[in-house]
Amino acid sequence: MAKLQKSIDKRNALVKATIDLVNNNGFHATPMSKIAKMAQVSPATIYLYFENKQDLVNQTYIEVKTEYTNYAFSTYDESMSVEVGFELIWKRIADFKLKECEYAMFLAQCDNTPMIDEPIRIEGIKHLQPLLDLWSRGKKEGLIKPLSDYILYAYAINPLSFLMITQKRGTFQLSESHIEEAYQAAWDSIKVNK
Amino acid sequence: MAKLQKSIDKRNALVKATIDLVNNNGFHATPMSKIAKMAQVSPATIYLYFENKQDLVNQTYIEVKTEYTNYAFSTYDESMSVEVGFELIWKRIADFKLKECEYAMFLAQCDNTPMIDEPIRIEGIKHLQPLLDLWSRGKKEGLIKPLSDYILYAYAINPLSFLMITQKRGTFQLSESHIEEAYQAAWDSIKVNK
DNA sequence: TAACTAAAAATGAACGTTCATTCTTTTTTT
DNA sequence: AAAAAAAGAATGAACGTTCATTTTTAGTTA
Repeated sequence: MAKLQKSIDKRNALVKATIDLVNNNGFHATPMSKIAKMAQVSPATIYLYFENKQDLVNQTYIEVKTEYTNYAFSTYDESMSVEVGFELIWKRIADFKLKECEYAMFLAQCDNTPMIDEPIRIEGIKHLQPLLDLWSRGKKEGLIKPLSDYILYAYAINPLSFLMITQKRGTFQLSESHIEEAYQAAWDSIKVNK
Repeated sequence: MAKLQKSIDKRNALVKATIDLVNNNGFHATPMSKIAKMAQVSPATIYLYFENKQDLVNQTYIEVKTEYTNYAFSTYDESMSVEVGFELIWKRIADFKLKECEYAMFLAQCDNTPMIDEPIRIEGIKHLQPLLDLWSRGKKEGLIKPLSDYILYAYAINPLSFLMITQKRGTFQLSESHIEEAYQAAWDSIKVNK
């Protein structure tokens, strides 16, 4: 009697191939056959790890989103001041989006198309809670404008996605000093003007 | 001898159907047959107006992008002050993204995936020139931070895309006062702090 | 340790379907 | 009546998925 022990490496290779191909060709031009080939696996093998193509991209999305938020919050704890905490989280996110831009691009594509099942996308949003809590604290302390979380996110975090994409497309080279400028713009947009 | 006079209505119906279906199902789940059905046209007829599917989405993209920028700049002229001009353009863009959100969603999807041919996407960017000129003027006058256009765009304009999408998904209801707050955040992020 | 075995894992080929596109014919226009 | 526009049916290729089979794995026996 053998044990259930499908290779985690193979699963990872499939997820990685999915990200790579979807990034470069889009979901519509990423057939299962190509994913299998890139992962060095038979097409049939994919179905041992995933129910179908939709399940494959759903799981890939959740996995990447989790990696993203884990990275964002791994050096933060709630005892930090609002300013310090925000700068720390913001810079971790910037770091992730620029260094792991394959992951970030994949998320951007998922978040701007109907390729992910809606319940899965909504689940992915929950991971941001620590940031929302930080903002709530900042508003109470009169440091952060009393705006909806969506607006705060739109100005403080989302611009990084745009910059990452232009960077990836080669249109624009982001340097360290640009990161500092971007951070300043982010903070200026949400901080209370004294 | 007949005149070449393909119906502009039919072409428009095809473009509209493309936007609608791509918005709701994604490019990967938008077959020509469905586009034809929604436009009340035979699949073969599409090929009288467009070379192929790629050409159809390319042309749709350019058309929507043109409509977008025309709307954005239609009330602006270069004799305006930087502050007034920026507020005017910004609010026109906000208007467009929220009122014509079918168009705006389609653009967001195109700009975040490889579904549009790269040369076509690049052509679409040129339409923003008046805004870049305004910023250049603002920088010279010391009103706008001396940042790269990409960073300015990321903070001043792009957040509207994020807000439009959350609004469209029903996650968040944007009111008039939110628009005013968002405008303030946009301006705060790019204006020089005195 | 070496041979055996049964279940799990993996495969390549095959299936039925769907797709983009084209072909042939009909309808409309002038 | 002639040419353009439009149509429906047809085509071949490509797709997601499944099937029948082989290979690998790991526990058991000798």
